[in-house]
Amino acid sequence: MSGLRIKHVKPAVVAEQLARAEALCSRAGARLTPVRRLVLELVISAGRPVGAYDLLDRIRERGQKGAPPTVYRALEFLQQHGLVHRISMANAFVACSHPGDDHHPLIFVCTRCGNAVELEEGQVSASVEARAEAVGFLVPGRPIEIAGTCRQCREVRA
Amino acid sequence: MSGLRIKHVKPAVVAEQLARAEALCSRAGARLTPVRRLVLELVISAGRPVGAYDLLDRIRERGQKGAPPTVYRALEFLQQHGLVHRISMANAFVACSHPGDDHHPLIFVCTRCGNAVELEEGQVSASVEARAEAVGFLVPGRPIEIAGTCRQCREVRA
DNA sequence: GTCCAAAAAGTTATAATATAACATTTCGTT
DNA sequence: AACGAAATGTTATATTATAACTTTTTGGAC
Repeated sequence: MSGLRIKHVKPAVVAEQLARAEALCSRAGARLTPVRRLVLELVISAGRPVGAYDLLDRIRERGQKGAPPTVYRALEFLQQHGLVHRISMANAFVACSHPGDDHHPLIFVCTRCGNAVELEEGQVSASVEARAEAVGFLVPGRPIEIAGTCRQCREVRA
Repeated sequence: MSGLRIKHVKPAVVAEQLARAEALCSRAGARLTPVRRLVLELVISAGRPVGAYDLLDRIRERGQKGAPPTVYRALEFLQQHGLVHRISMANAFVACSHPGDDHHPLIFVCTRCGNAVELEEGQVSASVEARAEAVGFLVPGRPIEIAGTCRQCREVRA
């Protein structure tokens, strides 16, 4: 899970997303503390799903202390506040692209390069919920992960 | 991940599913060797998602030798032949309920009890594929995992 | 301001999941 | 029987995640 190509996310974009996160947390009465903010910044900057231990490395590169619980706790907080999604298929975490919206995200994950694209979604969730009901399940608005291959990876192989 | 309530799957049902698996493998020219068959039997018997190390324990309970690779290799084979699904959300494996059908399964996973229900599906997959195409993704017919709560767990809490 | 309780973060250790790498055995074919 | 390929055995280790406990920080009561 090392050696990720970092998609260079522009500092201005990162700053904007962080500001948005600050606002959301503030409104929710949640504390976006320095560690949490740092982890969020790193996830946003990555521009793609990153593993917890990659984040830990980056924290240390910045001269900050850190241990696994540091990262996992921050990630848990960020997930609870809808700022980060966990992609269980990849044991990785990615910044939510529509934080604050009460949404039903669909996350396409490329099984070759690991990149992910998040889509705000209604149609799929609606039919999923209908099917769920039929078997007695109640589904919260959690992100749905879809494995696939992105165009770029398909073209490279072709 | 220990202390699972084993859903008592009837021996006759297990035998039937194993026979079906034999037939499928035979037709595909794949070898359902003793280890693979044993692992499949254990997964089927569990009647619910089980972890690799749980399977390993059960193998040993039967007096067979085994190490993690034994189980993971068998599971990989079984997945490739559509006999078992991996539920990444739970780091667990479950027997496919419609093996052989070229299908697009939807797997509802209860986040409280860990049970799962698999649904043969067309509607959802179709809309997922449409959305995928829009962002350049090509999705194979892989199972889609949906987190939720089953009726029983909801009633217990209520 | 100071004291307190609660929340967060630090710290150490370890659990749980998964794979790498290489040796050995088994299987089907010749 | 002899060979090569596939499968399995074996040992070690990588990777991901959490438990348990201590210390620090924070926000509010007084």
